[in-house]
Amino acid sequence: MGTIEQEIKQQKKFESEHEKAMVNILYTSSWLHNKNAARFKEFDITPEQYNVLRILRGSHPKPLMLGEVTCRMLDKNSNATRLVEKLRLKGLVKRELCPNNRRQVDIVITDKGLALLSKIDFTTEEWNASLKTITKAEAQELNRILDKLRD
Amino acid sequence: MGTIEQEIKQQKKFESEHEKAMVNILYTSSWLHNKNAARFKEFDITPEQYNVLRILRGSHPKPLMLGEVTCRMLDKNSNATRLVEKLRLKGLVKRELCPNNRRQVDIVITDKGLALLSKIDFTTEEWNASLKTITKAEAQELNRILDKLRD
DNA sequence: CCTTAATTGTTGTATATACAAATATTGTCT
DNA sequence: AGACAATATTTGTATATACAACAATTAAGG
Repeated sequence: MGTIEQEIKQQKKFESEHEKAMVNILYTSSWLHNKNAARFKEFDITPEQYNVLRILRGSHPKPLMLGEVTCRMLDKNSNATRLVEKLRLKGLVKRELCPNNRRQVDIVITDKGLALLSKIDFTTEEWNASLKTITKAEAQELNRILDKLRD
Repeated sequence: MGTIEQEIKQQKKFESEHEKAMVNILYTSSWLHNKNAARFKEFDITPEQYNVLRILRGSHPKPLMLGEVTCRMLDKNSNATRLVEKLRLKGLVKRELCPNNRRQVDIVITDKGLALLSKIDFTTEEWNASLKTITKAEAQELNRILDKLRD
């Protein structure tokens, strides 16, 4: 582990701090995603499926329609229909056709889904500890700069 | 655009700045990736293919074997064999079996590949301008914190 | 030499992303 | 009511990721 230049064995200097920051965000995101995938593997779900479950727990017991799940997802272009279907096959969510609007499909997390999230919650402490290489102040600064970047 | 909470319509507060930072990195990375994809679309390549071309230009005219391409890629788990094959079909790279080691495949960027990168370089100014919502000092701070996070 | 281990790359399968087209339903306007 | 637009979701296709199994070649040790 080290600077981003070392990680990707870059010979030349980056042209600017801004370009370096872009590469650094993409690289760090991939690194985080891989760590998350390893974390969820024993529970037989992917980071993306975990994200959907978290969204549904956030609104539980109120159901969310597919479109509402989509716009809360980290990756907006992803396809909620197919992710939800995978979760449904595992019994972690329910799909219900909405009676007042038959275009709409309501999605609810099941008890089994809630129980799985509870189990995962127990591993969160260890996970958080692994992010403690940066201080709380640095995390705040990181959040401020990332929000500003997307402005 | 706004804070990460607004973006993903999160009702509850994050449990910690660290957890929020993790979500923020993943979300911002997806945002950047989408912007990049749009930028490269007119040139008919994906961000991942662009990354491989950049790596090969970095070592040009010296060829790189597949393993060297892989370890320089932003996403290490990706599959360089198939990415390189797509680029080869477009005539942007060449594959050559290495005579002294027949396990090894040398990859070189072609003149056509170099020409494409040159064309894309012309759009880089506009691209960099779009990242200027943060200052150079903020970009440096961002790089420092991300490097520290992965330590 | 011959066997075994290490290196390098390819292929198969499941998952997810990106985008566009298709389908069904509801709302609106005249 | 009928035409047309808007909404909500599904489906198809191409791309990329994740991981494991496989094959070919080279290196190493007895």
